[in-house]
Amino acid sequence: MSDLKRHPSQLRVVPEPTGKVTKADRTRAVILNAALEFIWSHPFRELSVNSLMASTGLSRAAFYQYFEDIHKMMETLLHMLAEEIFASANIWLEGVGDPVALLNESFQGLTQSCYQHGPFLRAVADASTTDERFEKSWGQFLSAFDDTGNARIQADQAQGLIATFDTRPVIFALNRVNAYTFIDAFGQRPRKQPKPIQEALARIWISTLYGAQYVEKGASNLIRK
Amino acid sequence: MSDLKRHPSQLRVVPEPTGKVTKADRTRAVILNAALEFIWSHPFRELSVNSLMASTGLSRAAFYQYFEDIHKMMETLLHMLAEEIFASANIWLEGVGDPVALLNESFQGLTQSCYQHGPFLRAVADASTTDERFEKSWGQFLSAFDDTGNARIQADQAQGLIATFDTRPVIFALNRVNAYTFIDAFGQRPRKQPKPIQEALARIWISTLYGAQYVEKGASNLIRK
DNA sequence: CTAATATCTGACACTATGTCAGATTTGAAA
DNA sequence: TTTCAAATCTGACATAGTGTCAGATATTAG
Repeated sequence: MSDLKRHPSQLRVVPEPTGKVTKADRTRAVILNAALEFIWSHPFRELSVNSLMASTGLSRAAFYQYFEDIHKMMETLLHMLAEEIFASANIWLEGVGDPVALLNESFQGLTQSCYQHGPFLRAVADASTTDERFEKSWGQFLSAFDDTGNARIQADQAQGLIATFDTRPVIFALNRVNAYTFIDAFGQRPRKQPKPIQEALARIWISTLYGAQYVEKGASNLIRK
Repeated sequence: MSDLKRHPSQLRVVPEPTGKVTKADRTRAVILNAALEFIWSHPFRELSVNSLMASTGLSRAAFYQYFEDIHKMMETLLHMLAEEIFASANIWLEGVGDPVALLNESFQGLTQSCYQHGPFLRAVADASTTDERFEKSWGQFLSAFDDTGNARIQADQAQGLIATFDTRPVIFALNRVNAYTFIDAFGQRPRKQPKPIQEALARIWISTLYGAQYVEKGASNLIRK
C-alpha cells in the first residue's frame, strides 16, 4: 500500500486532506482507486464486486459498507469527472468575447480531459445502461450541457452571431456528437489521436453555429499556452 | 398464438415464406418476436433468458436450442435492422445527383426507420456494452458507415463540392452524431418528435460538408412523396 | 399407425449479488 | 500503556441468473 504507483488515468481518490482521516476514509479511497485501476484496463462489464474487492485484499462484504452497489460507486466517480469536464465546457458556455475562440479553447480542454480519462469515460457511459438510477444520473449529466448550451446559442442568436433556427434539437445533437465521439475514440486503447478528433468536432460545431468561414485549422494556436 | 396482435415496433419475424416450415422455424420466430415485444416496453437490462422464455410459455432451456446466448440472439435482430438502415443511408452514400438533396432524402428515411424502431435500436446499443463479441458486431455496423461515408466525402471533395480537410475524423464524428442522437431521442418512450431531430441532423451535416447556405428548412418537401 | 427424428424439459453445477450476526480492529480517554 | 466502546470487517446464507445434459415428449415421413 505504501508505494502505490501513480494511476495511469491520472484520476486518484485521496481522503479529504482537511480534518481527521479515519480508517473508513482510507478504505473508501482504496476501493475507489482499485476501481479506477481496474477500469483502465478492463471493460466495465468485467467489473464485479468480486473482482474489485479481490484486488484490494478486503472481503467482498466490506464493499457494502461504503457503497450500496457498483452503480452507486460509479456515481461517485462520475461526479469527479463531471467537475473537470464542466470546467472546460464553461469556457464557451459562460465566457465573454469572440465565441469561436472560446469554442476552440473549450474543445482544447475538453479533448484533453476526455483523452486523459477515455477508458473511464467509457466505463461511465457503459454503466449507464445497466442500472436505472445511474442511467438517470448520466442523462442529467448530458442534459446539463443541453440546457446551458441552449442558453448560449440563443444568446448568440440574439446578437446576430448565429442564424435563427430551432436551437433545442441542434444543441442536443451537437452535445451527443461530442460525448459519443470522445467515448468511441478514446474509450478503448489504443486510443485515437486527440488532435484530429478535436479539430473534427470544432469544425462541426463552428460550421453549424457560426459558419464554415470561421473554421481555422490553426485556431488552437491562438489560445494562450 | 393464432391471434397475435401486430407488434408495435412493426418489426416482426416470420418463418421463411419459401420452403417447408418446421416446428423449429416457428419456435425460433416465437422467441424472436417475444424479444422484440419485450424490448418495446422494457430496457435491455431487464431482458433475461428467464423473463423472455416465461413470456413464450416454453421452458428456459428451449432458448438454448436456438441461440448460444442473449447476445447471439440480439445479433440476429441487429442484422434485420441494419438492412433497413443501410437502404436509407445508401441513398446519399451511393446516389448520383445533387448531394444535398440526396442527403436530405437519406435523412428522411433514416429518421423514419430509427423513430419507428427506436426502443429496439437503443436495446441493440445497450447490448453492445455487455458482451465482447456483440460489441464487435455493433462496432462493425457503425464503422461500415465510416468507410462508405469517407469514400463519399472524398469523392465530393475531388469534385470540389466539399472543402479539403482530414475526412476520417469528420465522418467518424458525423456518424456518431446520427447514431447516438437517434438512440437518445427515440430510444425511450415518449420519443421526441422526429421532424426537428431530422432537421437538426441535416443542418449539422450540410453545414459541415457543403456549407450553411444549402441548409433549407423546406428541403424535405422537394423529395418525391 | 409407427418408429425415427426433432424438439422440449427438469434438474444440476456454477457465478454473482446483497445481508447480517458476530468477530476483529481502532483509537481516544484514563 | 491500557482499556473498551465504537468502528470496521468477515464468513455464511438466501436469492437469482446462466449454460448443459440426459432423458421425456412431440412431430412427421413412410
